[in-house]
Amino acid sequence: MTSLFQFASKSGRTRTLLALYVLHSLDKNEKSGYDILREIEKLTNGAWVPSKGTLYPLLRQLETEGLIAPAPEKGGSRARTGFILTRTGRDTLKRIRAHSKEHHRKTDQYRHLITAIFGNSPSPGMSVLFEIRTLLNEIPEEKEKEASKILRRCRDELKKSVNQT
Amino acid sequence: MTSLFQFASKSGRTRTLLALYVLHSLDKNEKSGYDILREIEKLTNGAWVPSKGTLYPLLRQLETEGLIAPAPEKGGSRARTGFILTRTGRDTLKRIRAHSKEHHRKTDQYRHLITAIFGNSPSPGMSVLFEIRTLLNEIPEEKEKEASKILRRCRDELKKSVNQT
DNA sequence: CCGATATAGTTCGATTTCGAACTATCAGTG
DNA sequence: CACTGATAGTTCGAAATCGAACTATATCGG
Repeated sequence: MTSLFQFASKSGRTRTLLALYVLHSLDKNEKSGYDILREIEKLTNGAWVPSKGTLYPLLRQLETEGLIAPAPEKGGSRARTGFILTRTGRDTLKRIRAHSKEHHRKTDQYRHLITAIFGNSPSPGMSVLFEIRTLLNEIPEEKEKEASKILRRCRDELKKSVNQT
Repeated sequence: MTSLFQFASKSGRTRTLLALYVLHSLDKNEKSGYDILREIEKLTNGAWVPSKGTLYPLLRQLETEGLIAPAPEKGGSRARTGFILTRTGRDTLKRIRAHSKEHHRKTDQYRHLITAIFGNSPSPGMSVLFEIRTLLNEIPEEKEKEASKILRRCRDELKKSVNQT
């Protein structure tokens, strides 16, 4: 009755996560279906690779809806069709993005569910992270900036630690 | 090709989030379909209320698979069927839970995607925190100790910052 | 130019999910 | 006892997704 996996834009049909990502991705530059698959794979570290049997028909449908269009071919005949976002597509994307707060909330609730089922991550760092989260929730507003700074430094240190072999 | 919304248990069919939640929930106590709907609604603050047209057929299927069973009726004829988890159901749940780390990782990647599309969470600190969380889930095991140390230091700095008026 | 591998897209059956409309039962109130 | 609203479950058509098998084209090394 209230879907976790659909994304609404008040007074417009709901879109799936994949459709939404396609619009978002084509908003940046011209891309083929294959490009989009690889992009999602990379972005999610392989956690999600949508099925081609979902993506390609979706692209055709978005095209007939006028949200995306085949990019003007440059160079010889290719086995590849690049797409770009149309003005209508851009508008649709904007309307959905207007609800970002709501969708972030949904994502948090999704995580909530997963945590309820699987419990907190077993790794030792996670429990500390949980403490930090609690601290952050109770922080007075005037301290938020400083806290952000501390956290960013921590993030950078972690990154460095991961990258050094 | 790699689904975001299916949950695997090595050498067993994959289950959907809803199926998984049903097993998890019935593991705690006897419950009707309706109870489960209300429970999820409450847990997610209304962000997800699965469709009855999904839940009830699912319950029937889990029953024929022998993972859940109707609870022994106590009292007169009711318009309600309570279910309990069978031993087989408990085993299945355990096998899926064994992969908790992997599923936590998936959840992080999902958030990643949402963040890519919608931009960062409103609170500045929180978004950094989630970056850190993701980093932590991707960290190789031999680095975990070092990461823990970095995080503990970060926590202490935050505490100090909060306490000084 | 041949073969291998990466890129690019199609087709299809099976499964999930949604949402809406519909039926039925139960508890409380006048 | 009839009315009402909450509880509980059924049915069904439309859409989304998966995964696997299949075709075709580029590109590159030998």
